Amino acid sequence: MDKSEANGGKRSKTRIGAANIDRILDAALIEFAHSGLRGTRIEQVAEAAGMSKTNLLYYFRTKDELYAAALTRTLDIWLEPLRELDSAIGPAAGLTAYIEQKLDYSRRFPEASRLFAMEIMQGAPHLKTVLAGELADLVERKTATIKGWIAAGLMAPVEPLHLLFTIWATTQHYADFSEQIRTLTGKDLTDEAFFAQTKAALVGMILKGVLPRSPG
Amino acid sequence: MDKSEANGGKRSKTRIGAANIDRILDAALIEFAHSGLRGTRIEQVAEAAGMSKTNLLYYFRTKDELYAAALTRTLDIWLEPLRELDSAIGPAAGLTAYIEQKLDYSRRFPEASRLFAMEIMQGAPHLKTVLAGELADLVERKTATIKGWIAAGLMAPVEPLHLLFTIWATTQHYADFSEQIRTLTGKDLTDEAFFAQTKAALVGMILKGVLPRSPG
Amino acid sequence: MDKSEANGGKRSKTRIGAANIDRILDAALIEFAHSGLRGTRIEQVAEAAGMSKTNLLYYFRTKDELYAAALTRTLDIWLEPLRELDSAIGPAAGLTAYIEQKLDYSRRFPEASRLFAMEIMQGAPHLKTVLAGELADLVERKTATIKGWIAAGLMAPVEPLHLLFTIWATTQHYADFSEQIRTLTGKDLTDEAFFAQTKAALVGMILKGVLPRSPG
Amino acid sequence: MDKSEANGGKRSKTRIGAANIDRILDAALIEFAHSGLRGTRIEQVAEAAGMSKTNLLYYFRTKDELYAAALTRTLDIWLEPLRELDSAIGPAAGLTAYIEQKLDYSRRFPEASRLFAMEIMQGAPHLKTVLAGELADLVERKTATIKGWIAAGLMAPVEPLHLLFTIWATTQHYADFSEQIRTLTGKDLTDEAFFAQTKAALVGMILKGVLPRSPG
DNA sequence: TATGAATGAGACTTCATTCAT
DNA sequence: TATGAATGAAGTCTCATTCAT
Repeated sequence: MDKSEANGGKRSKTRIGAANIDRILDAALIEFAHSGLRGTRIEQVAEAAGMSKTNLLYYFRTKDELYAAALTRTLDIWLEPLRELDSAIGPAAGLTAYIEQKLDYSRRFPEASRLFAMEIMQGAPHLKTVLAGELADLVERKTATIKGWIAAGLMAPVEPLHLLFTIWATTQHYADFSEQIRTLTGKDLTDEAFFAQTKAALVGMILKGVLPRSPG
Repeated sequence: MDKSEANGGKRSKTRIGAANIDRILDAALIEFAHSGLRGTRIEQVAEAAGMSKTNLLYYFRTKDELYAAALTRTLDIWLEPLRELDSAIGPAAGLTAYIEQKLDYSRRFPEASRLFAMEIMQGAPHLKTVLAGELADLVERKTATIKGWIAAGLMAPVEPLHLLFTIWATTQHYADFSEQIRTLTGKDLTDEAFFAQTKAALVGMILKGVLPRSPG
Repeated sequence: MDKSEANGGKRSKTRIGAANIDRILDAALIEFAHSGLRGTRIEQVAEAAGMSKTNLLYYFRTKDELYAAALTRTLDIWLEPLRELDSAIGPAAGLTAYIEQKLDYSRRFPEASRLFAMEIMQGAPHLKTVLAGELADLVERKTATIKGWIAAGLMAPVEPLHLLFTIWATTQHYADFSEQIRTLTGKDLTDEAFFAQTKAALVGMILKGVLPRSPG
Repeated sequence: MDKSEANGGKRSKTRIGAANIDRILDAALIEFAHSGLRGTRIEQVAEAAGMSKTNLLYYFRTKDELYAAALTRTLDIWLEPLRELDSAIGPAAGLTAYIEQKLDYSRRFPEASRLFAMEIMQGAPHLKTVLAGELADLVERKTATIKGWIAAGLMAPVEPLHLLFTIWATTQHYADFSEQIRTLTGKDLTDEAFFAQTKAALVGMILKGVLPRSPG
């Protein structure tokens, strides 16, 4: 997932153009994630990208176009881990790896996580079709994987979708609600020890639950 | 958590004033949750509350004041379930009740959940002090409860904060990401059966995990 | 010049009404003098008068009506000293008395002076007819007096109007520009010594000039 | 005192920008002087400057910024004559020249005089620091000059500050109260004869007074 | 006489976007 | 590619005034 890929057909014939587009999208992600579509001013993005507003508009003709481009990148980041969920290695290793990777993404791309979250919370106006298409397809394949594991007796008969939702919710929470988490723990995922502790805690809870194993 | 209480010193000397303030705050919650602070127009709230923009501004002098009032209400809703987490009944019943009640709140007040989430994701500019004060205090008391259960051998030695985060994340997810959930399942928490199923799934996963109990 | 007289036919049948009207006009004078017609809010006057905006509007139906009333009072104050300029006592005593009384009015009614000044500076939209009528008549009579003195060889042949303008300008200056004067001298007319000093200085300059008498 | 200088760091990188700023400030001076800060609409200034309101706001982001810029120019105009008061030529010629130049400024920049007056009368909120700094310094130097003349027996022992106030008051009066003056005389300083007559009258009164020279 | 509620006409300001160079 | 200039539509907020009690 190299971020300099997704230049969706933009004006980038020259090297400098491509570089500018990357700088813009980096800035846009941060600003949109922080203030939302309406709350972000184009000038603010331009400033963060180190260029004039007018020049930014040379690359992205409208605010919506810019937002859409930033969002597309975000979605790529969001989908990546799920794609790698592999049926071959079984639920214990497979889910552990998935949780760990999702959490790693929350650490590395917290703004992407937040931008995605805000978009969904506002009714996903720009993402509806992708959710119903690409995401739904992918999810269907992965739930089949999980169902296979259940059928093989490798895990408890949980509803696969709820499992996915739980993994998404918990791992993303550490990016999306980092402010709250920082207030209560004094740490966030950028802290190595806290990251490791969180990883262990989530894997433990989701795989084994919080109640004692031995009866009582 | 009766919503008609929080008239924090507003112009509500008469009955009609208090009623208007309630209508305004109801509308404000919905609109702000949907479009954010910047994205919501005052007129939009006024219309939803069935009054003129100017009349709304008679009660709340600025948009920020209105937003702050709506947010305060939201926070009350958010904190309520946690306050009821009771040490006496033990982890199995206690956590089950807490999860169920949080989920019930997600069903009944999805907009409040979303508004709270958006505020936190933007860095909690209006809520920071409350988070560090009231919330931190409450959380400290409740983590003590959980630690007590662990010390008594009633539950596995999980880090209490991560447990709370997990419960918050999962239950709120069904409100905050309802659009995505609706796209993938065709349902949301307003569907009785789906609500029951979700409740069971979350309680099951968090209490017992997803791996089979008997080493299988 | 008792200020409780000029209630120009206002609703003041009761004692309390008359008292309110006085309080309002006192406040209006101060506020209008400080911020001008447009710059003054009705509520500001009401507050200064210790009543609600709506109640003030019971006495003066519009802002303009209130302004006109305050201005009329002001004009009375302004004209008073000139009326007393007396031909019988000759220029030395007469002009001295006039200057002293004008300066005394600047000390006692600085807001009235300022309100009058602002109104004139903006083109006297509310005062034009009075200026051209009442004031012009009065001025004509007084310039005749001065001309008489000149004809009698009692004073130098100065243009009477310029003399009046000079007296008005200098005496009013100490009220209107009191801020500047306070900055440069640390004092204003409320300081007894400064008042006396100013009086002597003005009388001296206007009557005798600043150059040495004996052919220097 | 060339008015096209004071572009205090504004957006004026191009020639067109500088020209626009000048046109705006010219218009602003007139409008503010006539209607005050609150009473003047931005659109009104824009119209007078021959551009759209939004374009004006491109150069001056707020009304206050525009007002401050106009006021600064005004102050420059106001201070100019005083700077030229010269000790070398003695009181008769020096004061005559000063009075004449002040009066000339009243004729050429009546709006600047009025704007300055209104600002002072409202308590000089935007000018306080400049008055206490630049103006106070300048005044101190000039009063020293006058004191020197008095010590040399070249003029009567008047308090220099009162002399300055008298000159300011009288000369500015013909600009600030021109409406009243026009009502009473039918003329103003734009009338050549009236200007000359006024000049002579003021110089005469201030230098020699109104009482007869011979045996007083 | 007094006040809370309601309104409409403004006025300021922001901001995405277009134009011209 | 880049930027200064210009604009129009929108949105917030103010304030005199009216209504109802």
